[in-house]
Amino acid sequence: MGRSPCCEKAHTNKGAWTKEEDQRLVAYIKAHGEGCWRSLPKAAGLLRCGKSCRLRWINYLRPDLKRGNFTEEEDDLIITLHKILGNKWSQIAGRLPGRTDNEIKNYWNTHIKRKLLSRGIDPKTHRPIVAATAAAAPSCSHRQDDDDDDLGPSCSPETSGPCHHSDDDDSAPTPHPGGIDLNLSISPPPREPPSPSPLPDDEDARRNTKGQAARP
DNA sequence: AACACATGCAACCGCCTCTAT
DNA sequence: GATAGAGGCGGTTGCATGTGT
Repeated sequence: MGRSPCCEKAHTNKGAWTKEEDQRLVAYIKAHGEGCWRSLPKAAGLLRCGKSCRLRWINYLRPDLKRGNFTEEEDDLIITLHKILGNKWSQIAGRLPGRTDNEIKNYWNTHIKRKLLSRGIDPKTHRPIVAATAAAAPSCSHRQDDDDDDLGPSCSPETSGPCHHSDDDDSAPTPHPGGIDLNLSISPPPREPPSPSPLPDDEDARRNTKGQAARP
């Protein structure tokens, strides 16, 4: 069905959020809670798209966010969950309290992928690269983003038959030996109701540098 | 010091799903 | 059952910063 744009693009700001916008958003949600995102910007006096407000809130302003480096345990958990769920970042995020899907997605793409590759593991199939490439030769892997850094030939969508992405993704979850609770029946993770609080401490630092202040 | 390239993160885009009418 | 609106998600892009030459 044809969809109208989610907002009047001509009258909305785009790009990095300013401190004032953040404050307005936080103040509004603090007072009214998360309600209708579409009408929120207007009600809060923001020249932003509702989606943009939602994203900003979920990814940065929510008080229960845990910011900072991922721990080894979190790394392992992400890898394990990705093996089972595939790129279901929101579901993965649901099992990592304080982490957002966007954060995990970025972390996966920038760190974990590389980490797995350096271990000789295909980040998509979670199989050893040698075996994966050998096995994949005729049939598999629509790995569009094997990106660049990937080794081994991968098939192109037009040349391959059915994709056998293995265990993960769409087939039944395989039990994981890690001792982690991987009962993945999809139920929304327990997320405490937001108890709105002032902006995160490092918010100032992050702002205006487009978030780079978190760098080491 | 200046430049080019690499990296990492915030934010946007477009599609899908769910729900109300 | 069909349609429209809103929320949600995953993929992708833009750009500031770091690093190497």
